[in-house]
Amino acid sequence: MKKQFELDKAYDPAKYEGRIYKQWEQSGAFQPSSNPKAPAYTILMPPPNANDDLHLGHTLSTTIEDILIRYARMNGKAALFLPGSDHAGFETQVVFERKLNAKGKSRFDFSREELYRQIWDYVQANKSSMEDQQRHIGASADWTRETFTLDPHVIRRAYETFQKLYDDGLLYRGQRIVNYCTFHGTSFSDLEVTYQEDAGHLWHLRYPVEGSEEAIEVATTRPETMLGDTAVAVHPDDDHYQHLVGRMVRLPITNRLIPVVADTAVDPAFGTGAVKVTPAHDPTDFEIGERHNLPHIQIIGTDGKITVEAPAEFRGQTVAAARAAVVKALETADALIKTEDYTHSVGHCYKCGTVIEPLVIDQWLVRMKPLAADAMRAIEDGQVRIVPESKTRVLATWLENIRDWNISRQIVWGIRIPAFFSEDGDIVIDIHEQSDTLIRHGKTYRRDSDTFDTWFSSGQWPLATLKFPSPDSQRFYPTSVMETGADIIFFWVARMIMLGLYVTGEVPFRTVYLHGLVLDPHGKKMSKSKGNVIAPQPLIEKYGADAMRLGLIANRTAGMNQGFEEKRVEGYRNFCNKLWNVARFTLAQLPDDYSPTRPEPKTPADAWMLARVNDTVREVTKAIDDYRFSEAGQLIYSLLWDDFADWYIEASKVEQNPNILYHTLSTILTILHPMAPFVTEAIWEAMPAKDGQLIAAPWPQAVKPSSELLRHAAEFDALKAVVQAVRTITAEEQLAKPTILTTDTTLAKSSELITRLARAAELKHAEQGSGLYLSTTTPAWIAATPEQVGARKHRLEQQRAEKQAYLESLAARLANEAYVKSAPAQVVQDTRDRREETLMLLSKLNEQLAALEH
RNA sequence: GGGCAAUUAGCUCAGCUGGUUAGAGCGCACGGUUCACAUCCGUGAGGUCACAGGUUCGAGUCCUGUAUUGCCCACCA
Repeated sequence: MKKQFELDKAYDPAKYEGRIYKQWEQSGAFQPSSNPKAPAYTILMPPPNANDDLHLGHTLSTTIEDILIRYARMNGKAALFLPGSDHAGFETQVVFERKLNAKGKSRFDFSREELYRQIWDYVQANKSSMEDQQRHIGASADWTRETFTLDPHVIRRAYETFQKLYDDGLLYRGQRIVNYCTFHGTSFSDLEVTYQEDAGHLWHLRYPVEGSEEAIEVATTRPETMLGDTAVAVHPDDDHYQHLVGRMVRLPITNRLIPVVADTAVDPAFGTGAVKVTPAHDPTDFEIGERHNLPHIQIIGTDGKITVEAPAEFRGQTVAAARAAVVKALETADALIKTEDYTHSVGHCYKCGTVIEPLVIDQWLVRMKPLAADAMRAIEDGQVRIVPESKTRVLATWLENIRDWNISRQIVWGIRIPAFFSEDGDIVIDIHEQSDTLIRHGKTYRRDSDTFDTWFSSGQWPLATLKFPSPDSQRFYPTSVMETGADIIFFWVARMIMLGLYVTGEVPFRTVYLHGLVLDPHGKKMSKSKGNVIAPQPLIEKYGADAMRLGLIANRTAGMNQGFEEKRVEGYRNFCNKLWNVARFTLAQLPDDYSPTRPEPKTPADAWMLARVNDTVREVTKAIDDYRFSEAGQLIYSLLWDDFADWYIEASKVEQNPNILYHTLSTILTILHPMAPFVTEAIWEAMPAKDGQLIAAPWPQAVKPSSELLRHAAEFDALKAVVQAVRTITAEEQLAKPTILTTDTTLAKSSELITRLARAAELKHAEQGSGLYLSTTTPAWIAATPEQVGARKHRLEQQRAEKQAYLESLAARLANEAYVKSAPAQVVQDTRDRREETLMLLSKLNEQLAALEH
């Protein structure tokens, strides 16, 4: 009885993917092997923000991670792919507030607890849909270890590191100027501010020098800040102002007296060479203020309005209104010299675009220099390898110029900072206290209302997910590969390295693989505001997860941004279907009670197929080891389609060898599995004599092929070329004059197979051949007209003559060396390994030449 | 202002340490009702590898310079 194959005519992904994923998960295949001898291989999923659907970037990221994990698993590693999701502090609060606004509410309508609870519920709902999407892609992640960035152990990790930084003196409470968004009501790190060129004005102001007829002219783009000026600064070497340093000027409008100070931060060549100094509202001025002990007068509040520190007439006004009012007042006071148009770069909130207000607030800051120094050493020592390598330098440069890190955020959604303040300014860190107040030594302390910058906790992701210190961290830390977007190298990768080293003394991962952005089809960055975001889910439904995975990694290299092409996904859908049909054919050929045995090549085609499979296994293995996924995919594509389907299966229609068919299909399924897990597993199930799941099958090993096999295989290469050549001959006159020019005897031996192949292709005149020429210098046969053959021969002879002339000239210099005399002849005779031979000879000649010259 | 990357076929891109005639997918042209597959089969056209020098027996690949594009960082009173 013929075995029944229930494979449909075309592969329908929807019919298999859900069931197969469930089957993998339930079988425990996603959990790392408990075999203590299996070396650990770990990838932590960069936790996607739990506030939105996944986009193509996530799909790419998860695909690459999953390829590496499946590959490692098949290579016998204890492979752990640990998934998670990110509460994404500020980002999520912004998304949520937008939803509130849509309902006509705002965050101020709720208490802190209520707001937190609502965001929590929203995130939980989103989180589970996001996990489903990761499953649809085929992520072979260990969901039993899934981590959310607000899990208790993640919070504990952040707290313990906070405490350690505090104890080590690396954390300080700083009156520091920070980037403040008055719309979102929080401060930002430098990385979260985007600068853009804005058209503005430059106002020239006159500050009269006290007790003199002189006045100093200063220029500013922000005249309203003059209300908070506490000095005028000039360069110490600037001759124009030497005599004024140390004197006082009278600030217009407020009539306060402020000093003239000398500071190198001033560029004497810019404008008048004198600047007004507002320490409370400008980063540079703040630093000048520190150096000269200038007071801070905060005239702009966190609400973006003028404070009580300013004269009464301006209080409560917005910055924009105050600017106009101050300019008017200056004019009245005859302190405005002139106004000119001026375009300059202004910091904006990366989220809402509001102009960033530099404000002095109490924040927690981390001293980064010592942490960065250790990280730099680790990178220099090669403890962390970055793919692509070029990003290593980018990272090192950033670390060199690192600035202290403001980790306080004035938002609700996040991890509360475990610091407590008393009325009189005492600080207590207590990472165990749950409540908002604390009593110590009879004093009452109130908890810091701020939360951590989300990167402070996610910067400890490797420690948090593996619950350092724990058996898991013992086994899986340092992790193997950190795969993430090139755009968050500073935000995340750098901080993980620094914090990982700081807490454990070891780098958190051995390799960083950075992928580029997935751009839209026109090469533009995808963004919600532009409305050019492509959702992965509909594409997965249309083409299948495997096609999606293959289509995304194809044509892509590490660190490079690249456009998304749906056509490519479609192409890989076709590829999956091709595989499916190759499997249908193969399985239909196998005898009823087939059980595979060692594949023995009987024909040149068999030998060739075995050699091709073996070569491809070796090349694919190397490509994945080198993180060249696109190339690995292309190699398998070509093996399946160009070699197996187009040649071997065609030849099989004449004469077949079930073992070779089976072996080839089985190997292709195995090496393709990391990239296209579903279709390969689905076919694997239909294969006779396969017990376990493909996900747990071992990775094939390439062997060194015997010379016997290679010679045998080369015959088929020649045959292929003949058939191909014959196919091209369609013109009647070419068929009328049949000749085969050949210098290769293998062809004659194999004429029988040529005839059979040709017949399979219904090329009845093939046995006569026609206008063919076999080059002895290359394995390629070419069909050509006599003119083309002639031209070709001429070219080859020229090339040979050139090479020979060179070698003869070399040899002539070594005329008395016997070996060298015979060398040129050898070179031209050997046509197969010309390159190796030539190189070898050249190096020998060079050695001898060097020896003679001494 | 500083740094990084890119420039290869009509389009999107590969091309690892320099080495036979520079590749793929898509698109295009021509021809196919081959019983695994029209999500298919066969054939073909199309490239002075941005430009100019240099190193080498040999350069898409290494070096120098130029041009164009993109990204990142810093500063701007």
